Amino acid sequence: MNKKTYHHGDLRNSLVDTAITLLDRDGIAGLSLRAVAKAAGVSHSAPYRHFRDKTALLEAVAQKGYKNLHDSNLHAVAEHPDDPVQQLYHAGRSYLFLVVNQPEVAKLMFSGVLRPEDWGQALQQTAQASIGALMGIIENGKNASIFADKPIEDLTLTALSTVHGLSMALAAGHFSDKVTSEADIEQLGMRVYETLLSGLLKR
Amino acid sequence: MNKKTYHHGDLRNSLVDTAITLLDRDGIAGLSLRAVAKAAGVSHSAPYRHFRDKTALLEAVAQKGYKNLHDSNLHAVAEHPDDPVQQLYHAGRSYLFLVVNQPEVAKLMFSGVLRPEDWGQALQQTAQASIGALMGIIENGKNASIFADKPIEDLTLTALSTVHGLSMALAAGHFSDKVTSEADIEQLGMRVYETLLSGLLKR
DNA sequence: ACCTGAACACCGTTCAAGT
DNA sequence: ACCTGAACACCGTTCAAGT
Repeated sequence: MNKKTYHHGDLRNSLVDTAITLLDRDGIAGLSLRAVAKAAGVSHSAPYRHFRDKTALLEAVAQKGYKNLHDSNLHAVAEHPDDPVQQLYHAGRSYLFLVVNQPEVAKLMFSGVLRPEDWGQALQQTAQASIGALMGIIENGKNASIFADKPIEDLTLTALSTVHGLSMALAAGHFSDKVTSEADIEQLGMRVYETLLSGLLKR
Repeated sequence: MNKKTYHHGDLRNSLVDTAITLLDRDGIAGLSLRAVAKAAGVSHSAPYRHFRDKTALLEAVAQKGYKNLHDSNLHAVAEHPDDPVQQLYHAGRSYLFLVVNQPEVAKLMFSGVLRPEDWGQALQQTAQASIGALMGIIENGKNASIFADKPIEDLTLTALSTVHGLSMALAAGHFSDKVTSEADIEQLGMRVYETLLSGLLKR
């Protein structure tokens, strides 16, 4: 909480939080480990007591993001019991806003700057859990005969790709001309979700 | 072609090509301008005669990627006249394989490491053109009464998000457990495309 | 156990100087 | 007009030394 904590006790967490702040201000390209250390009030070599290298710190940031995402997914399910369509919408909505609110963290999580095959076990598990939650939602929908009669994998992959693609495109700033406010994003999300549900082809 | 060309004449293009090679070998994080210069056979300050800074070189790489993408889109349309469903499939397929074959270039194009609001005019135009081609395909489909009776923007955005999301997730290595061969990717693309066309909900 | 400061090899960028 | 090489301020990482 206060400066005393930084110098003994919780430097690890402090470094992660500082990294997130600097990341969302300067972007992934502008983030240096030395700057994080300085902002956290320690020497440039102090972080090496807590993280193997710069990548390990970035992985810790990504993991925090995945944990938030997973919590949101669980929340979406709990808030709308027995309504897979609403569950999926709110899970997607959380995803969208997480990505839009912390685009640099999102890039770290999804853009492969950190290569998934090199991820530590903790990160891999947390990431897998959030995908698992989405799959659970769709499974519910299939069991309730709401979703199409296709392999769960196909439905999940398509839903995931759409949400992911829309979010990343927004986070990367590709629609910054069309979208500015949070209300815009909400609207965009709803329209895309509806199109995803009913399909591109005439019904 | 040969070393003589490097030292006078076409250093600019040579640097772009060298950058692409090193990029796909070392990743965006491992690429240094000095290494590109060295690999191209010039001093580390020579690139500055042709590019304002490192970002400008990376933009040139991204632009080449967008041009390839746009060419693929045009090709997809030309090869399947009067068949928007096939046009869209092949456009998506090209997108998918471009991203999978040159994942690092793709990240440069789409992941927002270069922020679109800072892009030079040439890059912005080339990028816009490839989206325009996709929109044209869907417009064709609407006119032919094949696609759903929704705003073109909704259909385009949904299709684009799905293709983009699937491609980026693959490029980032998020499905490297499920997918290995090119045939796998082709299959995956077909299944997702079919789900996108018909929607998640029962018909 | 945790942190510091010097050191090393690297980087992006600039600029006087060479051809 | 195009390229070089020294120079500067920065970076990630290591390691002996301090508390």
